[in-house]
Amino acid sequence: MDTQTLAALAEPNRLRIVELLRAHPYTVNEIAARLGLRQPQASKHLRILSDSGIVDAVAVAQQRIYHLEPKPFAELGDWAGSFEAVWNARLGNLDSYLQTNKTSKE
Amino acid sequence: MDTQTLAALAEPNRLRIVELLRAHPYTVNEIAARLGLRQPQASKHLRILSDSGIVDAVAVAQQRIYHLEPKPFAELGDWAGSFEAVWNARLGNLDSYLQTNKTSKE
DNA sequence: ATTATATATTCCTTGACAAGCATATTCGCC
DNA sequence: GGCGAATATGCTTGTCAAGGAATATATAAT
Repeated sequence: MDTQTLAALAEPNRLRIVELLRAHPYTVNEIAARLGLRQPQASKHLRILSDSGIVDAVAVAQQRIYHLEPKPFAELGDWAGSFEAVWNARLGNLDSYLQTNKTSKE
Repeated sequence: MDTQTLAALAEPNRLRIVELLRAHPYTVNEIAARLGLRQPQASKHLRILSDSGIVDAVAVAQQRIYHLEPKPFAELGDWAGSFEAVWNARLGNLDSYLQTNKTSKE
């Protein structure tokens, strides 16, 4: 997992943008209006989301219609899902860990 | 999705801690040593991971053995997975969006 | 009790980042 | 070509978070 994607999503207003775009694509002004942001901040947040591949834009006239990109979400889902294996592999693993390190100090 | 979890994971060293703990639980000093961190920063990062529920500790003597907690990863996975529905629902949705807003200005 | 070990907390400094505001850029339209 | 609408960028400022070093707390051992 890369921290860039996580950092992009970790900012509250950006996360709100993502949740908004889940409905369907929106222009910058619409996003700004709906979320109560000023246009420049909306653009800046979209820039960051765009840089991390979470979002992309289609230009129509002088408007830019932003939409979500599947890949980052798939990667995030895969990564989070990969931890399922951890819980399975570790039933009473703490005990074995304690056992192992009780004598040896490696 | 809450930004606290995302922010906790967005920090590089904390993400490294998470990846390390995937193998099995570790004490603070072990984490610090393996990742080349100083003990205080390790403790601080673990505090933040702990506050967001990503990690928890079992006290054994004066050691604290940290391990991953399933819930945040499950939530993250569910959230990321919930976007699958978006791609399905939106085949050529951009077109319909353009169509809709071509005349109406709401 | 004293000392040693493991971990947590505090204070300080510094760097990153978001908001606010002004301005630049891009493109359609007349 | 100039004008207006939509979007992007630059600059400044305030805030917050991370690293460093010292220190506090807890627990064990002697």
